[in-house]
Amino acid sequence: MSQRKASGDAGRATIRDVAEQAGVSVASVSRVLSGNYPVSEELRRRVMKVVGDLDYVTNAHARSLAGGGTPTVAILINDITGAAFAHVARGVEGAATLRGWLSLVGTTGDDPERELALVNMMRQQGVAAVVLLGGAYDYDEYQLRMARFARSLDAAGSRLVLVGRPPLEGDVPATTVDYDNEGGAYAMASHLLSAGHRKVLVLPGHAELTTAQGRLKGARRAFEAYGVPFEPSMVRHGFYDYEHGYDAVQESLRDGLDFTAVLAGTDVVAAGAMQALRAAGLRVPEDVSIVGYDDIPLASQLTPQLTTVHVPYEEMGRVALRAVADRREGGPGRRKGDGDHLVLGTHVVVRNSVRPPAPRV
Amino acid sequence: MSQRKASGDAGRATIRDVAEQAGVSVASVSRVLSGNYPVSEELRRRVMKVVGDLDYVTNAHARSLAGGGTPTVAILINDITGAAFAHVARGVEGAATLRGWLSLVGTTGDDPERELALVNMMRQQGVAAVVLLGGAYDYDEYQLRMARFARSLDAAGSRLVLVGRPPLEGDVPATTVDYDNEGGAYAMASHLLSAGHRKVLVLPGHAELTTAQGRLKGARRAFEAYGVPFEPSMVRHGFYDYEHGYDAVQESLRDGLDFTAVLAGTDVVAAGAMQALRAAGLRVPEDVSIVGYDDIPLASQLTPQLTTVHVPYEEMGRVALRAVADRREGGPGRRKGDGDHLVLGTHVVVRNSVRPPAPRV
DNA sequence: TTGAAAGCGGTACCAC
DNA sequence: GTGGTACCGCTTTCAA
Repeated sequence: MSQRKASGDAGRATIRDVAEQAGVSVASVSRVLSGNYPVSEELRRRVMKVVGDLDYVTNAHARSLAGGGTPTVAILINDITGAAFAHVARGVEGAATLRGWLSLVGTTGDDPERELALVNMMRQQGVAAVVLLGGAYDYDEYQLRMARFARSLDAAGSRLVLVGRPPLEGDVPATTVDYDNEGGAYAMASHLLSAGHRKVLVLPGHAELTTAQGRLKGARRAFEAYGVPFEPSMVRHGFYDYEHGYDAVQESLRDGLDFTAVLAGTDVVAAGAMQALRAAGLRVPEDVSIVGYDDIPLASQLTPQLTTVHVPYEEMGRVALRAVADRREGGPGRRKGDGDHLVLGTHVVVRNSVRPPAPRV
Repeated sequence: MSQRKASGDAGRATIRDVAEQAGVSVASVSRVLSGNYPVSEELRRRVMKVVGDLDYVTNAHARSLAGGGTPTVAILINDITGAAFAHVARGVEGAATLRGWLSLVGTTGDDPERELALVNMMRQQGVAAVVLLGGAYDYDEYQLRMARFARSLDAAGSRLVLVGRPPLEGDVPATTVDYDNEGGAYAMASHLLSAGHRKVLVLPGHAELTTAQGRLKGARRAFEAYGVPFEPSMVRHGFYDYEHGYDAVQESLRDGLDFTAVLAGTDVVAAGAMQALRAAGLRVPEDVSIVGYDDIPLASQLTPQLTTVHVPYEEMGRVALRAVADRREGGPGRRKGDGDHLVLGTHVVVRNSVRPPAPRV
């Protein structure tokens, strides 16, 4: 019996096993496998034969320790079941795969502790980039926290990428991929206003959430542009979920609020709102118009199909990955700050959930 | 100038940097950090201080090479944007995180090539388990392919886990976490039949897909139990997506098919069917009843809310992870084959999309 | 309790 | 073109 594991033994075969069985040196095996070095056809054949027989794959850990290694991108997300973020993740993952990169996914569940733990875990993995997805709560410490992440990652040769939230202030080593959130809201609200709506219930989302802030701001600007007073009493904050949409409409109705349209912060909120309207015997869009935001598949699957703001989520994911990949390739001509803040456009998708308000009787 | 990087230099700090700056040996640093070995309070303090100053994290690759290392589970999925699978992924990820495991996610896009590449990539990473999510296409080579994956992974000390598909035949080293697919379909169809429906349009999904096969089989059994003839002409196959639901209903209507209910293969298909019915001026459930399968959030967000079969997706994910974790802990008392095939229950969730058929005029 | 040193599985530089 | 070998950063005996 040999001291080292014989073929068929437990544990993975190593490059040494392959070398031995092929009667060549480990260096040669390495060369054949990396393919970035000239080797004789004969040697290649011999090695590949054994690789096949042993079903050998190189140890990624050893490889990255020694220098090489597959770049990996980590995607950190609050909740993996969110449709919008799922699309960003798909964009990142797709682009990563295309380049032979690997992707890790971690969910934070809105817990700062877990977020920190995950960032550190990713740092341990030596990932090329950490992508943080989704709007952020704009607390005071937020900027500091992110700046710390950014520097920490940067020091380890990694890159922090913020997707779907505003860029960090000051000279922080991070990349931001954003979309025209406020502009989309402005356009969406304008659409409603130009259809003649004047009394609209606004459900922008949580007041502390950056995305909600932007959407609210855009809406307000549109109202100003149309010379329509913006009633604070017509604004209801809450989570970006179905329940919030439902509850907000139900309560507004109960409170006797007078509105002919609902401007929802997300498509899911719009879905909830729609359900509540129906439950109250109101028709959409005959009695009340509704618009959403995000343009996730749900929007076109509702009845009536939802008029909403299209956000290029998947594209954002791809762009984010391309940004870090490019910077990593680090071609000449890159200057500090180049492509550190990318913002994609949004646009209104008109479907069937808006009608001019019914004439007042 | 020292030869090694001074603090603040590029690249991550290493355990040696920490040791040096703390004036202790690397072994001591390692001990302090792993915490699984007695060290003096003084030493711990010194080390932790420097760790903080340098913002040091251990190199996960080096660690796993040397023996330790965080167990990692890889989740391979067709399309990350599918709601059902997202829930499984969440279950796996959550349970993994709970145990300090890491999770990798890869998407195959239904491409066997990519699937193979990913499995190998995960093997390189030395993952503890590879979880394959979702129904599979039941081609001839499928069993062989999976068996090969299973053995390959097994030889590398990893485990193949199949979630949401039938177990592999023969003595293959894999774990399967399944749900009572056929039973759910049986119950769902029975619900329709007992409400008086006799002419039902069945949209089970792709004929080659294992989940579709099970659902169709369950439905057929229910029809037999009720002594109702099962008309092949009332079955339309297709993808598990909204479009298929829409098109199938639209075509059936156009073909003059006579039905009072739709038994959809998934909630998403049901949503499409519902939309098509409406577009044709039919009311749900007054004119036509509809039921789905999966019980994803969409089901309760549709109007009317969808009666459907609840599948414990998230639970399946948790169970899958627990299964591999347990086997890894490998307590005594485990016997070969123990817990290699787990099947969870399903049940009908009654909501508002079913009514007895309208009396024939 | 702490330190020295032998690996873990590859890569890549240096000879031949 | 191919082989020998010094690392990569960490864990874990083995001694002291």
